[in-house]
Amino acid sequence: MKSIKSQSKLSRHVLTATKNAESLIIQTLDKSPDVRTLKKLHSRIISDPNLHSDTSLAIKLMRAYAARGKPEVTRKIFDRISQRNNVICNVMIRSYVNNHFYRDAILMYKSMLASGIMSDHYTLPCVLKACSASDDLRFGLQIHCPAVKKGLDLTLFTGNGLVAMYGKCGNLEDAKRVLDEMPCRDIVSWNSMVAGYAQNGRFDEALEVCKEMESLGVKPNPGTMASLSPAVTNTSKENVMFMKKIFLGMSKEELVAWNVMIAVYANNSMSTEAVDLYLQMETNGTEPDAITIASVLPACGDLSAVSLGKQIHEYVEMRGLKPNLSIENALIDMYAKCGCLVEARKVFDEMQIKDVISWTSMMSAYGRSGKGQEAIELFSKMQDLGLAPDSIAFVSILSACSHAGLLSEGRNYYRLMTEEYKIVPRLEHYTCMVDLLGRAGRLDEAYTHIKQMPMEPNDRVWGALLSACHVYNNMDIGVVAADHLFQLAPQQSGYYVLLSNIYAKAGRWKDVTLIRSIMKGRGIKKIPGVSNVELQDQVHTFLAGDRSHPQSEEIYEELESLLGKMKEAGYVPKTDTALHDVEEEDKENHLVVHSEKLAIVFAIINSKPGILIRVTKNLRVCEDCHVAIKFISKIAEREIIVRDTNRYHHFENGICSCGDYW
DNA sequence: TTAGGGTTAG
Repeated sequence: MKSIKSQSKLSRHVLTATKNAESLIIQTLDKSPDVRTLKKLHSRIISDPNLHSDTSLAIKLMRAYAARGKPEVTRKIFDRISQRNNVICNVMIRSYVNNHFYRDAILMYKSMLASGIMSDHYTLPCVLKACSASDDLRFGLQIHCPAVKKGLDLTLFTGNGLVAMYGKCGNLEDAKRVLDEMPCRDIVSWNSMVAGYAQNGRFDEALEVCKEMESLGVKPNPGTMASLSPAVTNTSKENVMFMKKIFLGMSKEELVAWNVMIAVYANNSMSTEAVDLYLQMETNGTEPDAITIASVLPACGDLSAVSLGKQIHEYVEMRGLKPNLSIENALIDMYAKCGCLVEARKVFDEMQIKDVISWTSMMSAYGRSGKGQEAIELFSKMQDLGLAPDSIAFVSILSACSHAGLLSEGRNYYRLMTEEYKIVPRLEHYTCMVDLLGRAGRLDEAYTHIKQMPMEPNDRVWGALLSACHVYNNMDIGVVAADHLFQLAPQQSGYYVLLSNIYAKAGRWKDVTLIRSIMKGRGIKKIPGVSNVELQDQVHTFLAGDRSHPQSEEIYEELESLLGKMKEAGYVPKTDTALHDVEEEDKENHLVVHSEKLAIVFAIINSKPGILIRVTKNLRVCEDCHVAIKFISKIAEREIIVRDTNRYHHFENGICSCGDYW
């Protein structure tokens, strides 16, 4: 009797000890521990038979491993559980889905049914997610039937899953039918429908759904904005404004709302707005995350906002957001667009994992700076590593060759692409080839290349030909190219200016006047040249002939004195590129005040000797400015980087990185 | 009888 009593006392004691250990483990597991901690807990559980047989503990452990990206460990735990039920299977399926192992999720579901375990209202939403994520409409349809039989299609979560699955797979009518028949819906139901239309590029219908839900008193949330966003790239101003309206009506605590709105701006060439909103977000105290960063960096690059770009880079390091492919690729691109090749290369070299996009970004960084050889080296290294170049990688290497005048190399890459990699050339590749041949002076060949295109050439293709005609003073082909351009892009003033310059060089002033009257008749204005220069985090803007700057007088005085020194050193203004039909001296005056010259002189006055000057221009640098800046770089002893609409010129000690080839 | 759930942004 006595011994039985003490035995039960002992077992009670063991029981409470186990209970305590269990609750401690559960507490830790609920805090999403890292893999090391998880392994410790795991072995502790295995070593204790009482804990080991506890399925609810096993489930928590399974989820924790899956949350740390280890579904294979989750699976091992699952396999060791002998008494399986639907909950355990559901957790396993979910672990796969959360880690993008959709096929495994579906297989798991099948084997669950095969072993006689019933699916329930927890199983189906999850399997439906696996179907929609892997675009598996066939299996999705197979799930719909049993769902109907059990009446689950009318429940909230399964209904939402069905709407999302049909929407993602492009069966929008079925998605709408399910949504309409659902007896109770929530914001996720509506958002799923919105996402379906948006993912299939049907913005108007997505908007209709937004209006319908609003009329039923359901207010859009950040998820609605996120759902809409696939349809809001390169879209109309109205659509962007619609997004802005939703955004303004939303709580500013929501990170997703900020992220989507920034991305919408960035994806619609509204870089200034994207950057402004990012700064507002900072002021608002909302912490940016990896997605914010990946959206705002391209906008920084677009605006050549290096100092903001650098600040964001520092933030990335501080928050430990690296390694992250999207962010690192975006950093390379941002630095490249700002002309900071060294910084771009540093990010590139420090990457632990690089994909084709990383290599392509770095190659085009070199390409735009005229460093064709460096781009070629990277291309070979990428191939050596077994990474197959894709269509865009070829665009990048072809344009690098063209910017560096590497004609035969470019031809070889074109052959490699079409013959070995069997990549069908797209418009972009044709543009590159026409550009490559044209810059090398092979105008007839370039023209023949266009005539052989299997698709209709666009304005960029003809534009490449026209600018080559401009460089090589070829009026015959130039007129043909211009004819097409006036049809394809009648509002683009640049093409009229190019043709008119071709005429001007040939002294055909009557034709110049004719072009000008055509432009006038069509209401086309020449885009004024604008240059930006960054000084102490502030961007200063100059127009051609600008006298509005507070330091204007000083700038013009300095320019005058610089011009004297330049002429002494042998500078002769290249007046033949000026569009105007005026006397020589007047033409010279026109050229002197091109915006990039003003911006550079301003930077010289206001920065310490030796500081690098970075200018961004909205048009191509003209020949005269190019010569002049070479002289300035030597006389003022400054490195000057000028970014124009399609490349970089890095001037140093009287030489430009483009080797006068652009 | 307690475990487990849906949409979405680069």
